Amino acid sequence: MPELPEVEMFRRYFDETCLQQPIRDVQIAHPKVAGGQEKNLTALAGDQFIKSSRWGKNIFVQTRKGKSMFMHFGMTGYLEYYNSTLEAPKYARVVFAFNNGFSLAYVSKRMFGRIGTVTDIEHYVSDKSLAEDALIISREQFTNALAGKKKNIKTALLDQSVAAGIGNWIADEILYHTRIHPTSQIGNLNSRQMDAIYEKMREIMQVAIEVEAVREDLPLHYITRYGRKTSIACPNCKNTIERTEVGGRGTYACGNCQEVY
DNA sequence: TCCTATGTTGTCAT
DNA sequence: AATGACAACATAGG
Repeated sequence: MPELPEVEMFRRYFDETCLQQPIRDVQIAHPKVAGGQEKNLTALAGDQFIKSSRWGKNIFVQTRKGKSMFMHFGMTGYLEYYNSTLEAPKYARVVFAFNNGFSLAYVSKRMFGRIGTVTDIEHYVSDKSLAEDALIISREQFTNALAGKKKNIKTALLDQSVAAGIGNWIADEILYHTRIHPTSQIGNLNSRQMDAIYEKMREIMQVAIEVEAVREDLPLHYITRYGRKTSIACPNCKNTIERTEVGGRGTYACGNCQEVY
């Protein structure tokens, strides 16, 4: 599910609920999401989360004892803070119980997400070949990473080593607003178009965060706003938004407004 | 029943 | 070294 804006919401939610709370207990309901790190997670009992950060779709949390936890959410992950006397939410895979009587569930329905600890964030980031976060990366870093690639622009935008945090919906949204068809080859785009992609990427991320990543609250001219279950009209020309497959991902674009380069 | 899904990773072939 | 096609992961909803 989550792309950068939604993960940023998870991070803020985590900060509001879990920081500074002594951890009483850590339960692993399903070891799969811990990727062999069950002991590292249960060892967080007695510690406290003190500071969080985000890099692309990943959240990192420092603890008082100097540990670092990471969380990635896959397609169906989120966090839920709840009263410990209540039942854990469905698909809760790891549960942190705090001394204050509340618990945080790391929920992952399809178990594509991963949670664990890292010795240092830099190592994790280089291990995953993550580029700078999409809201931090400079125009030069971004366009340099794109330039020279021989793929279509949509596939490249989804590549986390180009900019960390762009997901399937935002890639489509960026290309929709720059009027570039997702199948366009990078080599056919000029520098003005590359700059436009960079600016739109930042703008869309910021707007999505402003509306707290609530899809229906996006501006009327955003195609992501309308979801993907029914046929939608292009907010610009009213033609039907086409659905195709690009790089193995469902892709939405306006064949009239977006040109193939 | 069949298809799809806001993600990532590994394999195999080019 | 890059790129692409595709499967795998696990579950629900249309």
